[in-house]
Amino acid sequence: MDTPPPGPGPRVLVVDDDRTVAEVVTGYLNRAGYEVEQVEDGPAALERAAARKPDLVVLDLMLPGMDGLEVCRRLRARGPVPVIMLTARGDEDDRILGLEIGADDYVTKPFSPRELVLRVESVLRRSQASAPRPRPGSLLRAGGLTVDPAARRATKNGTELALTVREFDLLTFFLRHPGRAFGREELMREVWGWDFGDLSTVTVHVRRLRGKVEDDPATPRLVQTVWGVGYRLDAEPAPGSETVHSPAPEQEPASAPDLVDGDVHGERAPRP
Amino acid sequence: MDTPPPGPGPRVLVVDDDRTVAEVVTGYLNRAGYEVEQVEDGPAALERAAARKPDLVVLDLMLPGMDGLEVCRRLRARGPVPVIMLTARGDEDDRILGLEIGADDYVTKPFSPRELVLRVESVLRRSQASAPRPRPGSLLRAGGLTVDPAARRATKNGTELALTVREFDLLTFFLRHPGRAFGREELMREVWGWDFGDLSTVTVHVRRLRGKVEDDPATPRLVQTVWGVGYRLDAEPAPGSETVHSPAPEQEPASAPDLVDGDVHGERAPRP
DNA sequence: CCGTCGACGTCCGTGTTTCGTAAGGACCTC
DNA sequence: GAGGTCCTTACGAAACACGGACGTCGACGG
Repeated sequence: MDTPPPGPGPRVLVVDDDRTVAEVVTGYLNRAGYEVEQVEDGPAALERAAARKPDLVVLDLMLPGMDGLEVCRRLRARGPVPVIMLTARGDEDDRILGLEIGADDYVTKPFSPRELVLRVESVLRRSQASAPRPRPGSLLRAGGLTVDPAARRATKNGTELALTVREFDLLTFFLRHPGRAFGREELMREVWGWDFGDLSTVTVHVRRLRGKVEDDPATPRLVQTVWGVGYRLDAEPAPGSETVHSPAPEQEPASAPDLVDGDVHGERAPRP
Repeated sequence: MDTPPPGPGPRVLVVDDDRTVAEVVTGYLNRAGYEVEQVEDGPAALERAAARKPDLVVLDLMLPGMDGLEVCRRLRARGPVPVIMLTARGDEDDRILGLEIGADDYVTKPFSPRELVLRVESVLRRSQASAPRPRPGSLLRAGGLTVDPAARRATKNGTELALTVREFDLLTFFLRHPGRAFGREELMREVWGWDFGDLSTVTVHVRRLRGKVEDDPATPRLVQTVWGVGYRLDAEPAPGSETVHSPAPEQEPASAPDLVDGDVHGERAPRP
């Protein structure tokens, strides 16, 4: 794919039959730290690009002989090289074609060389830094799970999970507070936003979540049941402790940022 | 914006210390229906321009006293007035600088007065056509889609799409935030600019957009429905296809490249 | 001036998905 | 073993997304 340019800097291939324009552009790009090669027609461009793959091509649309569009097409056919088109202003048809073929940007003549440099930098940045990647955002992960709250996506070992709204919110909440135990009341308050309600709702949703998240829902390893208290997300499989259900004393609630005093003592009796 | 009325005609300020050149140019421009003023040096040009703002300036690069470039710079500092530079052939450096400063066009001496008139007309035409900003486009793309916000054009796999205003704005917004889920409320706020309103409006427009953008609108691949939440543009096929532990080093790339205008969403109607 | 057309916002009917609750059984703790 | 807690299943109701259709408004052309 991208060959990290060794010494000089990214290679830019400038294709323009107008000597003046080519010189100007080359000068600016050189000063901006690029290694510039300069050709005057399509065939030469293709040849040059084949000989030494450039990191970016600045391509005039109007070329003698082979059309700039054709050149672009052929360049693209070989590999995903970024292309910036130089077009005459008002040549809307050409602009359209430029878009179609897949130029990454275009600049209309006459143009400011400085602007061109900016665009080169911009295109180069976005094409090599994160070309196919839109934006990961802040991800939550634990176990084999990955949750992207912004995209509202969740994956388990790389495969996407089809979670419902409640399931997703529940899982996200757990991932935001791993290792801590939460009572059903607390979960209902934090995830559902209710101060009352049938607590079995929480139970059912935890089960449904387990069904999609756990390898073996019968013996959960991520969403643990804390007997008499509620649930807890175990991010890492506790090493050493082999006991399945360890009634070990719960860790200090200490001072969690959010639901500090949420400890439920008395009134957790659904009353059967 | 407003078409220069035929009466007085657009005002052109000609700045050249060479009397002969100035006269010739003035003559031609006059005959072409322009109202021409003529000065011989930089300070006079600035003064004249300040007194009565010209629609265009024809500026010689080589001026006694103040450099033509400096004049251009100062003119530009006051407002977006179109400038055509007169340069000596071979004055490549000057040409470079001229373009850099932001001349809209240039003509090399010796030149045909008729050509100059043509260029004046051309520049004038396009400067009043796209008065606010002749900014070139920065392209957005994802999937087989390409959107040029500046030109307000969109293509799908090379064929141009006939999108309405709303559809275009909606698509553009999605492309600017790929991979993120947005609720209808949010979309209504961001794309429509409303804080209230029937949310089904969003639904309907998403459907219409899909009808034009998706290969199979019944099973969308680009504009995904996030149940109970809203919609999301999926640029990539979806993670977790093959590679399980891909070397994906998730990071935080800045979203806005640089030249891309903020999040100004087109020209929005005031609201009926 | 009127008729046509396109864009837009709204409304309705329908099929599907999701949610909350109930009820019975299994399990844990004491 | 008893009592309480948790799991599982099932089901009706509500929420939701979607497609179709309608009425309005403005632009355009006759």
